[in-house]
Amino acid sequence: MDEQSGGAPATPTIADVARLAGVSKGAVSLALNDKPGVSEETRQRIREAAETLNWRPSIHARAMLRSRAFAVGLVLARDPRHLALDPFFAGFLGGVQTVLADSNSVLVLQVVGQGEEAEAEGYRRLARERRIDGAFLLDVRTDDRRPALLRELGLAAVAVGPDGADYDGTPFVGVRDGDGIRDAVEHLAGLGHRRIAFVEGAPAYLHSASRLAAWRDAMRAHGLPAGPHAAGHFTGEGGAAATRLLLERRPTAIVYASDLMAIAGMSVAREAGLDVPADLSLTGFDDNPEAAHLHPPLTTVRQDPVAVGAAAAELLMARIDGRRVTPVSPSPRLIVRGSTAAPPAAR
Amino acid sequence: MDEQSGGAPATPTIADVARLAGVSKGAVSLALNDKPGVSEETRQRIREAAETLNWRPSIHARAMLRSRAFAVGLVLARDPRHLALDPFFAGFLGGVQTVLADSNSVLVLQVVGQGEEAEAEGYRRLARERRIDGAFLLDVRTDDRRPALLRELGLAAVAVGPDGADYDGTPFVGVRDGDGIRDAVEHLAGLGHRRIAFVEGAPAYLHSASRLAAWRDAMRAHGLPAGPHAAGHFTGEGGAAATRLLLERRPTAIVYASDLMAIAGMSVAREAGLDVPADLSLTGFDDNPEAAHLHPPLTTVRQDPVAVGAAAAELLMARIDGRRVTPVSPSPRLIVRGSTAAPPAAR
DNA sequence: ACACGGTACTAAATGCGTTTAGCAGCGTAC
DNA sequence: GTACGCTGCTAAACGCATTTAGTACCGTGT
Repeated sequence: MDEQSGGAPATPTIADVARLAGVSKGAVSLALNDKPGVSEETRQRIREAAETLNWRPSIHARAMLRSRAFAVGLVLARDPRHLALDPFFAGFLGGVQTVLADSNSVLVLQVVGQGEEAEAEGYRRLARERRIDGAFLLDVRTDDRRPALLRELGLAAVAVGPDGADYDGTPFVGVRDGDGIRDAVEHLAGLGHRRIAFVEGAPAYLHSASRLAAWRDAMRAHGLPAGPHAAGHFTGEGGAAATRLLLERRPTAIVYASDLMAIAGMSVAREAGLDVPADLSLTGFDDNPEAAHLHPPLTTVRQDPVAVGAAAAELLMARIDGRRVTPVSPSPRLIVRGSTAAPPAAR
Repeated sequence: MDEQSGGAPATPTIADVARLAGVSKGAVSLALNDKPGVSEETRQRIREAAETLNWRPSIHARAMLRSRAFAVGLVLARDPRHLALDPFFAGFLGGVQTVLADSNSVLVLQVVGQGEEAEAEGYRRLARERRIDGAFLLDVRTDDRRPALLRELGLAAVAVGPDGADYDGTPFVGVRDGDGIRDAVEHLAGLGHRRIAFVEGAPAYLHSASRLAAWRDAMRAHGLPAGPHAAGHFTGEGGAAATRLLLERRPTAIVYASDLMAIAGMSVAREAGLDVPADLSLTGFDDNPEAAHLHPPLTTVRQDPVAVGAAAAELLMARIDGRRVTPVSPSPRLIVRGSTAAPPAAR
């Protein structure tokens, strides 16, 4: 069997448009970019020709002279299975896209193995090949070397992470994780809980550290002693192990830094013979699609990842174009469901 | 405060390398692409110069002459929240990346609003701007118009979906979803179940239809009457509603086309006073990170999305380069956990 | 008649890596 | 000495959209 004939219709170039309209290439460029120097009559004729041929300028040719790639990058150094469980990421991408669509840029995504060096190499490659004009920084760590790297590579950058953290000079869109944790603690304290434990994520990440700090602050603000806490590393296993550890300290409530850990914790509690929420209240973070459909449904913190993505993209495009915009910090919202209730009456 | 001076270090071009090595641009190109016409001595000198300057050819310049973009595209017309819950997708991206890294191509990701037209426009834009050489097709629907569109756009394409389905001539990497469902039914039948219901996803998608068909076939193969089934649309709400509907028919087991639906179903069953697995066995599909940490942990089907992604990328790159490879169809695996058991003794 | 301005366009340069044609220099054959 | 081939390199063209410099043509003023 032979290849289907007809095959790829050669994509038209500006020369084809010029020929069809009976003008020079220069005139086409001027006409379609709304620049002066072409009569309205000719401009219209050129527009029609371009329309007929369905012509769009090749970004490669454009990129050559403007030294702009018309693309931005995102490098993810995550274990794919870890990436999977993050509804934030998906929403973020959606938000980014709404902004990119208007600015004629696209998103280049690179998933690399875990490890700082692999991640750095990902950005380096994109930069040296002139594939991107700027990049997003997600999952920022304490002492993250990427801000410096991107500066060195001459790339515009925008970090996404907790409000008020240190991004080494890189502009950032602040996510107010802390507010969500604070709301959760307030909610529990309001129900009468006093021994509220905390399961943090992976201490190396800023968004993990900031959630832990928020829990501490909120406890203090309510005059409660900061109870026990343990790291769950944002995984199911970690969340379960941390919960087993914390249950020995007899808390009446546990605040988790992620839904997955909370879900694992819920199972551990039930195995230990505890009823949720009668004996133990639990709160998660992220509002995974599963959260609302558990038994009992999980009280959790919902972020607005689409808004965060849009804000980050807005800021990044502004940096690239040399414009200035004031970044926003979307706030998360506590979704109260059935996994939280008043603590067992003091016995 | 002024901009930090020093600023962007101008990215070196091939001319810089040539100057440093004391040769012409042509010689550099020949040397670094391992083509004859340069002495080994000079070649080495050029290599060192390129290394020193940390030079990499600009893809834009390359793209101009080869009329290759050195990028492939993926357009997703999904609700961001729906995307979030799909561990398949994340693994897929990871697998794609392993292959792309070797072939000097990158992945351009576009998330568009739902709707066929938005999706088509996404591919059209990427193609006309010469941004991509090929594209992946995910979430293929019955009567999907994208294979025809991509052919018309002159793009190489690879579809990902159930083995043996009709992709309108587009080469595909077959995922053997059906095998997973069959294994689940066999597992349940082996435990003694006879009334096994099924919650399908969204009928418009091939991978949904194929899972439904697999359930029917497996039931027949075991001499069982195809029990009731209902659509859950791959959402939590849908899974819960479908479960309520099916429970009226008193099944002893329900097979779900996704974990999320199974999780929602488990809550519904428990609210109805049923014990899982004593009164009702449940199986999911996907092996979400949560699945292992539920109470009881969910018996489910685990795919190997990384292998699928790698296979799809391999096939796509081969199409682009005009090579031929024989595509593989990775098989899923049933993970037996605590949500399945023998049916309640025939009363 | 010629200078001056403005308009509407064209020709040509530009960016950057690859490729092809061309050329210098050397050795060999006759 | 010329013809021929080979090696090792250079110069130049190419692809494509944008931009700048340049030109033709018209009308106006003197």
